[in-house]
Amino acid sequence: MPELPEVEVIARGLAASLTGRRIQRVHALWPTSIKGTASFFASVLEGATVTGVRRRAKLLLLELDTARTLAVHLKMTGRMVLREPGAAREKHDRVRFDLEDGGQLVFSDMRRFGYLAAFLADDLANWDFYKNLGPEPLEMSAGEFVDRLHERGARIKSLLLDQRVIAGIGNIYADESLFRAGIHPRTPANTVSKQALKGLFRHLGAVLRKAIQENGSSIRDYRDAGGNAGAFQNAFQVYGKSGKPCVKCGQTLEKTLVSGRTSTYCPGCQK
DNA sequence: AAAGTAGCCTGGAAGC
DNA sequence: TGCTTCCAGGCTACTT
Repeated sequence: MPELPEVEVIARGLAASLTGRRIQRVHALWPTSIKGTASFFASVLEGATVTGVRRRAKLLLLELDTARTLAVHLKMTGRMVLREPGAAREKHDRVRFDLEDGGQLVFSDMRRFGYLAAFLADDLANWDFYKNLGPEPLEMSAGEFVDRLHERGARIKSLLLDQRVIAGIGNIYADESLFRAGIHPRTPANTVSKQALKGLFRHLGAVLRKAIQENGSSIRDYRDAGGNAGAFQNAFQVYGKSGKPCVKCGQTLEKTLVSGRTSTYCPGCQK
């Protein structure tokens, strides 16, 4: 379940290993993993050279020469992996890129929630999903964060998960930052003091930065571009720990549903 | 404006 | 053992 830190780690890895390499041929092994037609996709990408790789929200963006972009959403189980020349096709491979130097870049996705989309020139900026993304939590100010939340009547966790409000946060980092800030996930945002919102912003940034430093979190499927697991899952304080004692007060952690997502929290520390 | 739900998917775990 | 059910969860679409 790659969220901001995991996608960031993957982007950095791919930037190092893929920049300067040229895509020779595209194989749409599972065409529905591609947005739009497979022929358009191939026509945009074949012959393109990777000039850089970056992240926006949970999107992986491979920047190509002559203003082309490959956007990848990994969703739950997607991976972008580099393989040696001649490597055999694996069960969940969905799209394969044969590189001019013989290597392979493969999009693998067991559950097929993820997708790839190719864009020409300004089309990326005009894509509704992209256009509507909120600011990056690691690039915005505390004041901006407070402004975007403090008048909203929705539950604080729903807003953290809403990519139009803030980009890149998923269930793990929402729960972990709310716990660290001592805020119950169901709290309406407009009932949280500005001071407490600032605290949440600080904890959110700290958790995200730490997770990037630890190579992300590996629950089930996440692997970085080199196939390595992350380590931040060892630092979880609430995510997946319902029934266990709170690290701060010892009370038993509970779970509840907030906007359809399982949310783990401490009834003692998060009022 | 906010919340609820179904749908998209597979496989591992838990329950019977 | 073998079956069924549940759960994970980002995002869209639709209804209340």
